[in-house]
Amino acid sequence: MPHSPDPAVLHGMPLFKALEREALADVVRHAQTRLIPKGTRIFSQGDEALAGHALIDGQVKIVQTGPDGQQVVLHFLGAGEMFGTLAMFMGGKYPAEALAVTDCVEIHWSVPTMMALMERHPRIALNALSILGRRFGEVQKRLREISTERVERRIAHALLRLVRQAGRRVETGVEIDFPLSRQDLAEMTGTTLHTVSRTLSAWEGQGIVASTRQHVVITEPHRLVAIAEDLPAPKQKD
Amino acid sequence: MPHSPDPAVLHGMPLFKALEREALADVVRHAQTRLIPKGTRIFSQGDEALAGHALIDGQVKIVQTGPDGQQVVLHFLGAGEMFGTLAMFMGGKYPAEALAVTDCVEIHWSVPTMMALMERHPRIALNALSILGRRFGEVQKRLREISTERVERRIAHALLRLVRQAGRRVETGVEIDFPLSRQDLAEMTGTTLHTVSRTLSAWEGQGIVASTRQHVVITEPHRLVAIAEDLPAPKQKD
DNA sequence: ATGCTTCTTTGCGCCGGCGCAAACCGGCGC
DNA sequence: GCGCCGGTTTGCGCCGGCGCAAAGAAGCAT
Repeated sequence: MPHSPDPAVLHGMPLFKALEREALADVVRHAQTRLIPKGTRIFSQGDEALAGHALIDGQVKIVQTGPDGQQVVLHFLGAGEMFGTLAMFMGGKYPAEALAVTDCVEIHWSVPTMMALMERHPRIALNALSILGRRFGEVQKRLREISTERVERRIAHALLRLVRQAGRRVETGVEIDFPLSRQDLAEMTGTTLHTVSRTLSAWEGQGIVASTRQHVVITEPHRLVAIAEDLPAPKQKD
Repeated sequence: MPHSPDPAVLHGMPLFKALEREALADVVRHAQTRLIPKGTRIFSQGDEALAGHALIDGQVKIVQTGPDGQQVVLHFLGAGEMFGTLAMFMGGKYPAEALAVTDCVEIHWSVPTMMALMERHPRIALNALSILGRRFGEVQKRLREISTERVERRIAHALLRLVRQAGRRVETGVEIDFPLSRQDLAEMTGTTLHTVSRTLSAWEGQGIVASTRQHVVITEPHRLVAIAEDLPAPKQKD
């Protein structure tokens, strides 16, 4: 059954950064914990937004679906990140759906609770603005990328972004630490799984990446960066 | 020289909605007004973010430039809207540049001032979240559009968006109420001015729009909606 | 008017990337 | 083991839209 989470966990989260002990206790008191098995849809696009969510453990992907069923992967997120929080400011409906790609632990607050918390502790609202602002900038950057860059570079960017978010060092390079299909990559970069597959195959032939089903390891990150940034000489060492 | 603006103007702005008289006075006391001639660059991408801005009158476009000079028009905004506000939450640098497309009147606050205001009046922070949330949703929607839809539909969407923001009824239809070049449209939709030109010409031939240089009138909005939404039958009447 | 600049239109050729379709591969249940 | 299913690869043909280039128009300045 749901119970209050450890305050220490919250304190590490950007949303609750720099809160006094007392405020933090207030936040904890109103939180609800939930275990979410892999594959669960945490919420659906268009649902009435019920709460702000914070991921304690696991990974979640945020997918938006268009009128004709075309999907776009908007975001992958990991432990410590918030999601669905902005929905309560956007007409009260989730603008996308959240899927647990691994087993997850999340805490959430009801909308009125969160609102009240923010009124009581302005710091939280400011933190939220800070987070949202950063995310906003990222989305804008992606918008520029997708409207001005070719597919290959977009895929490179997407992979690098994922590495930054969920990269884990392994002996052969950096691995993206959750199931990631060609289709997912296609939906993040506005292309098709065919093209993604072809591109990865090409890179694999050049020893830049190594991929199996749902799984990608970047063996030569610097060369991927070179592709993403369109550098002339893919240096061997830096 | 700069002076304090009329409180009534502020009260109509989403950021200061539902503020008590006293709080509003506080806000006004710290605001600075500025006149900006058409064509001025209000701030540049990468500049240290100095202030939150609010447009009292005129129109502004927000443009992001990529490493190789490729540009994207992120937003057009009109009287009553805020801009550059999120920059202070994004590492303190403007993520894009703001250009006055008409003569403008703006008010602004320094970053510390605005921060202090938000601490003192949480309502402002909540309003900011609300605005930012809405904008965020729009950008996400645009991201989906641009990655899944073909050029023609993207242009249609862009025009409709502009009509919503700056549409003015005229006898022949709805006019977009500021200078808008083919190049601008191209940069909003991730295509080239050539393609935009061709598309508009085609629509002009069908009597859907009428355009001159820097100026577009939509004569048959419903048919444009039909294109944007990919409806089968472009009904003549609804 | 006369030119100059800026924006726009249009033709033409090419190519990146999509769409379809078929084969392949690895894992899982039976 | 065997077959099935979901993910992946690859070939092939086509086409939307880009790029180049050149020629209009519409303002603006002199």
